[in-house]
Amino acid sequence: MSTVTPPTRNRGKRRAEILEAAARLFAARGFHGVSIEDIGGAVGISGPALYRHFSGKDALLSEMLLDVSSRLRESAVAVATSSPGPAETLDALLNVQITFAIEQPALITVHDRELGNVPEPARRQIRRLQRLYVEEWVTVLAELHPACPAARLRAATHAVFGLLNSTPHSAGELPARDMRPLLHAMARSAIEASVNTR
Amino acid sequence: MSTVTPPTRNRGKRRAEILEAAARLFAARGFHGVSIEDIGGAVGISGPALYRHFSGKDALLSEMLLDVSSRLRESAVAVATSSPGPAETLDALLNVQITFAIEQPALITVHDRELGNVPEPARRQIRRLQRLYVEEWVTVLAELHPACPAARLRAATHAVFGLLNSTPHSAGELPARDMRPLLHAMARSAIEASVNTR
DNA sequence: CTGGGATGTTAGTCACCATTAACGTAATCG
DNA sequence: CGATTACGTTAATGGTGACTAACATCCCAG
Repeated sequence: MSTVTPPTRNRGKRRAEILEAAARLFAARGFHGVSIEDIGGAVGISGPALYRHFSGKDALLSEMLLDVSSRLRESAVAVATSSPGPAETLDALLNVQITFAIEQPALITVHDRELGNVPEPARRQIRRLQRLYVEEWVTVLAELHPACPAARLRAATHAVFGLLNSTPHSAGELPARDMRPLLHAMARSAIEASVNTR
Repeated sequence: MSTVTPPTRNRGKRRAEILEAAARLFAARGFHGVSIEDIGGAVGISGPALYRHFSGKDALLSEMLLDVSSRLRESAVAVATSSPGPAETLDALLNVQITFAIEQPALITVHDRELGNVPEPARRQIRRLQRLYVEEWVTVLAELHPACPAARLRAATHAVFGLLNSTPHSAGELPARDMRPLLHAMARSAIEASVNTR
């Protein structure tokens, strides 16, 4: 009818491939430390061919971060609305973040390092999504611990993100099979402590 | 006799001033996102004047990271040799890292992001110091929990660093007076969980 | 067929940037 | 007093890198 099969599917494939390679490179050397040539080379095309898929280097980064933020936020909302209670929601949120951190270390790394290099139209939107994601956590924590001030819960949430996102640093120390429960236990315990200490 | 007052003191002052400004800029925009002009401008001199104090941009970064790694490592050693027992050592190590994270967020940020941009002579040395610092933690944890495999302790240590170094992200959420005990409690609890979970 | 869109390629172009050169100015020291 | 030293300044210079132009292919639709 309207959209034919090969154009639609191929376009998407290539774009995804580029985004993935770029994420790996950005995580390793930083946005400005990677050239268009580098990214093209990583997917077997060379240099300016990227402009057939993205309007520029900035747009590539914007789309990357926008995509990550949306996916995290959507997962959080899905989990929050489908869980029977706050305790289960927190558990599910932990699993979402842990899965993401273990399976997409490069994206997680870029996500919390490179916001400063995103140009202004997109930056605001990414910030908004990140804020909504944090608030999803804070809301659940507030349900579980109504006496704890929100600012404290927010700080604790950021600390837990730092803990979970440490995976890229300890890559190779432990297999994912062991890393996953370890992170879960540490994060859960850290959260408990954050609301219990007077 | 040998070193005169103004030269020694002034040289040091300017260098320190430059290092601090550069750390702030590197943390915000990444090593390659900051120009020599930017750094000079931030301390009131302009551009190539930097070469009176550092042999180049790379050397500036090298010195910055070398300095941070040494200071952390030295503090850890000092604390480990002067504490009565492993429990007190762990406590003191936590305080060292928390103080650093709260008082020097830019340095901490650069320290764990920009190692990849340090040229080879210095890189090895920085890595060495970082490794020694981690081992200081692992040694203490191993004394407290001899049954726990070292790989697990290492992974837990990295996770705790991630937790403590989250300060730059939650800047402003909470005053340092509250942040400090919060981080301490969360980290301590996370460590407990890391060795208790089977 | 055939014309056009999707996708690449290779040669500019233009800006930016690290680094060096050439050149002042104060203050210190002998 | 000189003269060296510490510190800056403003012009090159040379390289790199993002982006554009001009020019193929391939493949499908009409």
